[in-house]
Amino acid sequence: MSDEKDFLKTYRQDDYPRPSVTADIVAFTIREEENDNYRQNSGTKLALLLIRRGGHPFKDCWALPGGFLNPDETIEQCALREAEEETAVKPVSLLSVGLFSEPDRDPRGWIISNAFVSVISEEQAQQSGDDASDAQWFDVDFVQDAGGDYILTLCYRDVTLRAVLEEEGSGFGKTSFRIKESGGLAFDHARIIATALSMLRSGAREFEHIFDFLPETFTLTQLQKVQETIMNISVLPANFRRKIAAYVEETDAFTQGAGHRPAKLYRRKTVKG
Amino acid sequence: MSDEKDFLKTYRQDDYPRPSVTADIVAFTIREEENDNYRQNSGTKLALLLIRRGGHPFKDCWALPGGFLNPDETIEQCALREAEEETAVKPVSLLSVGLFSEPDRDPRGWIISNAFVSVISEEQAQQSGDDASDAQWFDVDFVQDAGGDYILTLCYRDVTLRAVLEEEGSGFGKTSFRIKESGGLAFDHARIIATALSMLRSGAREFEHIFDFLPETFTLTQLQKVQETIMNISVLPANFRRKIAAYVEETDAFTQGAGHRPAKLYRRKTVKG
DNA sequence: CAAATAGTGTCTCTAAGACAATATCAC
DNA sequence: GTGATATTGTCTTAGAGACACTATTTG
Repeated sequence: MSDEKDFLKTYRQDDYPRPSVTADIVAFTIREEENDNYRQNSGTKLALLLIRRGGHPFKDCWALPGGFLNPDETIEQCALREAEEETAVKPVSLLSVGLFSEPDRDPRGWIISNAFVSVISEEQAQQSGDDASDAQWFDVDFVQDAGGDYILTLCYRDVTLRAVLEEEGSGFGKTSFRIKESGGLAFDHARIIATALSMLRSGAREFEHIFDFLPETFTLTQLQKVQETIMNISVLPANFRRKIAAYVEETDAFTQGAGHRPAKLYRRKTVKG
Repeated sequence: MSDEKDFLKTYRQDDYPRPSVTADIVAFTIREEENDNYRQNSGTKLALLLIRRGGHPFKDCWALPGGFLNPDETIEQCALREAEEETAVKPVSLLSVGLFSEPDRDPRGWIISNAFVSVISEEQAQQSGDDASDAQWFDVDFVQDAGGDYILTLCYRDVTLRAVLEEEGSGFGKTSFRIKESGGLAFDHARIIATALSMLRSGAREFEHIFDFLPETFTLTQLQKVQETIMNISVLPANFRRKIAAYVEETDAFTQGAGHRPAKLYRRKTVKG
């Protein structure tokens, strides 16, 4: 086997051109809307974390958090590290969206990026994105217009980013998009966000990831609103409860202090039957 | 904007360590088994293309085809190029499995790889993997044993590779695995193949990718066998026909010369209702 | 006719969607 | 009681699975 040792000693990795590799984080959370009637439950919105770029390129544009892959970590560990750095919280889940590798996607040079969907629970999300910071949660709206194009609208205070995308292909529950207008988002991030949303939605249909948006215990109405918010649909409570029953188990606790009938708290059932 | 130009001029990509990036191809096809009764239809088997490594590392081991990403192409283009080089045919479909990035996955150094599932139709597959070549189609068997481990068995002539894997997690229709025994496969390719199989199976349930294994026109029995072979299940013809009806359309042609009733040939319906 | 596959009809059971009805809290 | 949400019951319909039956070819 000294053959192999010899080979490895003389092998020069620098013979091949190499790109820089980054992990970008598409961090989602669910937020409650403001509400003047304290007895009425609030609506919920899907929100996405963006960071205002302080330096070139795309200075002052909004971009996904992310960072470079180190030689001693996997891309998943890199994503986790970056997610924790940027949001100051440990994401509940981290799921790969795919590798984005257009040679000219980054004006700094050959930089390819693997994107990850990260789900942050509402309680944790409040710790990040304060007013002073350049990291902010944007309300998300993603719909198909009459012409078949997809419109991604991201909104924070008086800032509105509106990107237009075209479906490019789909498979394995993932839809790919081509950017028609990036709407002020940096790099190809509009495309990454759209793809991430398509995967989040397709997973939510079978109750994947929806638990990650909520704390340990939750009411079934909360859980239903998470699914409805992500998928932009509405379902009847009776039917949702039947379908979700196999995935949750009761606790002894109830909600308190709402101006109406208390709801039983549930917990995710670990083994699904 | 000369600000930005200045920045880009002084930006040095070499400040960050960079990995080599490759695309690996998990190329599947469907093959007919030999059969002595010419009137009886043959069974079908799922097969996977492997290449015997001529050089170090993992000399003489079997590995997935693949190659390095060039600076002027996307990872998808790289995968397509490599797939065409290795199989001598244009794959019908090419779907990303994910990025495999364990720092020590390749003894040559820091080399990460994005894997792709590539589906080759039977007619095209016959052009590659001849006896003289180091590229060969292996019969695939992938089952869960009593202990919950997954056994991947790859078989070509007298060569049998048997890998043992453990489920590591799942999401977005993709299951991840950890290698317990690599069974003679090079690098972490056992893990890549297992993940690719899990995605292929989960997609085949809703008739994704099953058309890619067949020529332009096909009988419904052929199509059914493709799904059964991929998913390792069996379904009743009547039920399969009902479900697939929305995805196919009739042609005027029939099969000929079989020792039994001819079957109508169908074609994939482009727009699904 | 026999062997073999192609293709259809229909019964049952389950699950999804719609909708109505009842329960329970804060005020 | 009123307003609001929580929770359950059940009717209807669509689809999956099982099974029996008919049709068509070659030898």
